Amino acid sequence: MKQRLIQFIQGAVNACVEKNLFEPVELPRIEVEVPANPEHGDYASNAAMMLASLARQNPRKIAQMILENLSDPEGIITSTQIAGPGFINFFISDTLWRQVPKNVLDAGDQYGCLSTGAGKKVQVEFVSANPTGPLHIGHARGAVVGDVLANLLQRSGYAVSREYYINDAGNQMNNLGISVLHRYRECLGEKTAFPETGYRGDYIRQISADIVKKEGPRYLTADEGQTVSYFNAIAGAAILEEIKQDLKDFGVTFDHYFSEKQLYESDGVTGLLADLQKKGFIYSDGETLWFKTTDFGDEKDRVVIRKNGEPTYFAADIAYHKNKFSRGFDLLIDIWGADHHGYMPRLWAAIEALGHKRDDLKIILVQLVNLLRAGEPVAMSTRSGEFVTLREVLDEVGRDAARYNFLMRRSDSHLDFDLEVAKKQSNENPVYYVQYAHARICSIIRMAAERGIAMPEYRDVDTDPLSLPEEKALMKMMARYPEMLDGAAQSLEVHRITFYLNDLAALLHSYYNKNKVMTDNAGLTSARLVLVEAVRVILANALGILGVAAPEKM
RNA sequence: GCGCCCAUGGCUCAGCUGGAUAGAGCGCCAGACUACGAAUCUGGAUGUCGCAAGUUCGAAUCUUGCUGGGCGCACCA
Repeated sequence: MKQRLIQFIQGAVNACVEKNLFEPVELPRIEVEVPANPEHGDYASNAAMMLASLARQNPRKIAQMILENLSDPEGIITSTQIAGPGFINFFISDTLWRQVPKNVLDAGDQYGCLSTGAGKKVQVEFVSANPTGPLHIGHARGAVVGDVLANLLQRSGYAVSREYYINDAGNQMNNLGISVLHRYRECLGEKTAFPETGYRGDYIRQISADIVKKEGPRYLTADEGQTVSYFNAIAGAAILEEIKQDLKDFGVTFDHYFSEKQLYESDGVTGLLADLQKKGFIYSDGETLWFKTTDFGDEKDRVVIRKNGEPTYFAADIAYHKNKFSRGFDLLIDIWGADHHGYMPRLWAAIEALGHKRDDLKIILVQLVNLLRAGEPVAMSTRSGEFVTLREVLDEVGRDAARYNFLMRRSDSHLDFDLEVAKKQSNENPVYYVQYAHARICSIIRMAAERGIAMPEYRDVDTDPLSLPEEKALMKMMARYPEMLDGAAQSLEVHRITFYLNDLAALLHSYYNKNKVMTDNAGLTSARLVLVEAVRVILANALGILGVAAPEKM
């Protein structure tokens, strides 16, 4: 709808230019939006005001000219007005709104699927926690945001691939191996001084005990270096399996798991560095290799090969992103914890050095989660082993409530997650508000069937009886659904879906409380059944994108 | 010290990429089930959009400077 109006306006402006009513100007981006105040029409545009300064004419006069040259062949506009400084307000024919429920049902679960993505290949990389311990609540937010964003982009016509980068190389993994070795020795009765930087969670003991059971005490005397790397491989694999299972139960799955270790083994790192050195992006100070990230706006150059000869995480990350591009993705999206924001200029520098545009990589920062229980903060620390795991949250509050709670705010704003509130099945918990709207509609349809009123074939139903303001409000809201999805996809802001759902559910609940769907009038009843069924389809559709269930009963 | 992010009713947050009278939820007050599900609805009170300038037809939104909070500033990941 919005698009059609934009086209109308563009046509009118072109017509004006042809008639030399005003200077041929570069057409600014025309905005059409839904005014807050319904008296200002169903849609309003600021086109005249945008043109005013360029064409050096009075905006109201321009608005007048636009309207005079506006062609509306199908007659969807019932009236227009010029208001305020030069807004053009459009009133759309009610018969058009009354087609909306049918349009929704025509498209079914495809309603709102767009083609903006035009098949472009997008990769979303998220979670990517190193396998040194189970996922905790902090990872959960990034997991949901990434998953939902991937769903959304898929809906918008992108070819989406979800990837988990396994940081299975480097110090942290070494640390893991050492931690396992200590617990292994303890398990066999030796006294050890557990290292400061070790991982203290109980899961380490479990892994060590398993090794003892399977392989006995032979590693007490084996070469320590080899044992540590063997242990961290075993532990890493075991923990990764657990992570995958937790994510699966959380409704998050990946198309690819990409191993950092394999990046090294396939020589993806050193070869690339040599290449970049030839191009002059990398220099040596005799002991270490530096990447000239300052050439691309970073505040200082960054080390890629350490004094001890080992590549840094950054070096591997350059290779990783090069690898991503080489797989043919048109757009990369990385989802990071907000505490990594300082890393962005470095990676962008690398992207540009690799010959890509900075915009080819979008980085979404997800703020850390403040975990609370009944208002009291819960301490979190991976190393000490004191943390609330994703598994525990799933068991305690459930998947739907957990996911929905993470989607209620912009991802770059702080989020308080209160376990007590999230598990309450009450009005403090917005997920039920939306699910209830869905269940309620299902209940109406069930009840109708019991009374012998089958869900009518919507194509045969006359929706003209839908004349109440609340009905129009519902239909207008439904017409906005594709526009909302498009905005969310373009801005990569998944929380918009949650807010939309809340608004739609509110209209439905309000309508329900005021009006009966089933009336004495068969025609009206049919029309209303079609209306609420269309609402149900959108609720289910949007909840599907969020990965939250749309229950028929609660 | 430098950099990034945030600041909107008592609380938690939206605000559609600069639009018309700034909105929800929670909490508070008063109401609605002989009705398709009260996990719902209806009505009411609450604002110097942190402060101060600037940009223009128009600013919560963009610029700059302050104030206050979070996070970064590794040859960790």
